[in-house]
Amino acid sequence: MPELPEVEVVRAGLAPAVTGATILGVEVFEHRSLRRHDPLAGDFEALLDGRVMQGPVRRGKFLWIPLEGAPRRAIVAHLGMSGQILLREPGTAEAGLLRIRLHIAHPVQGELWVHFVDQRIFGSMAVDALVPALDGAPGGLGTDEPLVPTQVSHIARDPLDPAFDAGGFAAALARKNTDIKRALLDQRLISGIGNIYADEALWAARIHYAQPANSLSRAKVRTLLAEVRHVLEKALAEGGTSFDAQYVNVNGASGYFAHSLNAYGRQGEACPRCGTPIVREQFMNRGSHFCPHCQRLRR
DNA sequence: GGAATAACCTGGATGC
DNA sequence: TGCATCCAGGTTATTC
Repeated sequence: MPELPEVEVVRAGLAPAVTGATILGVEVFEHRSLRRHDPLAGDFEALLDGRVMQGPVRRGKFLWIPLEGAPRRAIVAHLGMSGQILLREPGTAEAGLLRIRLHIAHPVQGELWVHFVDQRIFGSMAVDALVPALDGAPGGLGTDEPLVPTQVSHIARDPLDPAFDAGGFAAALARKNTDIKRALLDQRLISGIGNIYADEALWAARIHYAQPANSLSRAKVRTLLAEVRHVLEKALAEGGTSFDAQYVNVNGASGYFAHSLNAYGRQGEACPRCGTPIVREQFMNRGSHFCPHCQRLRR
């Protein structure tokens, strides 16, 4: 499932191919993939035709490509659970479930197809207006402009963003009367973390997923944040987590971080720290993996 | 206003 | 073999 490291791999892979490229044409094969596009802003294809793209930007799991010229707009993409953005030579047949195709021309790379492939249609693309970031800092990784798409403006900065407010995050947790994992998955508090990395960071910090967020000490919050950053950076260095064909980079290659997981997907296997079997429980309509010995619920 | 839950969505795995 | 059911989970709308 694409979380921050997987989306960052895609952003970095797209950058050299789309920055400065002109959009020659757009084909939409599945209109449900435009669920986040506001038709009142204009027709998706017409808004993109002939426009020149700038370098792609990422905040959390959201990716956007600013367009040159006025009014300031961007192509916004979210990969959902199964979305992929692939670079293809024109004429290449797409084996997956192709939803949207951009035909682009880059001054150096030449003509390319940018494919948005999405099996479950939880992901989407849209053209959205760029608005000032509330804190005045660059909108995300990949830009110096303090601008974000409208639909990303409510999303918190991710923990790898230099402008991430660690103090503000700790203060928000102290006010949260909810489970810590629910808080970690709340993209309005901290972005980029999904089910996999939430389980991994909680395991590393020795915190039970259902521990009330406002019961954590400041020191424990610092530890948790450090582990969140560590697991995200490690996953990024290994190219992201791939369990199957649902996550690949822009060239279609898988990442290797699945081999480094300590808790997620390892129910029944020995905890790498103490040997106690990892347990999987239902939480928020998804699986939570934890070590019942290392991660005890403290009331 | 904050927190919890349901709904969206489809291919693969499983059970009968 | 074929059909029905369950499962995965990010985001948002709805409900409490």
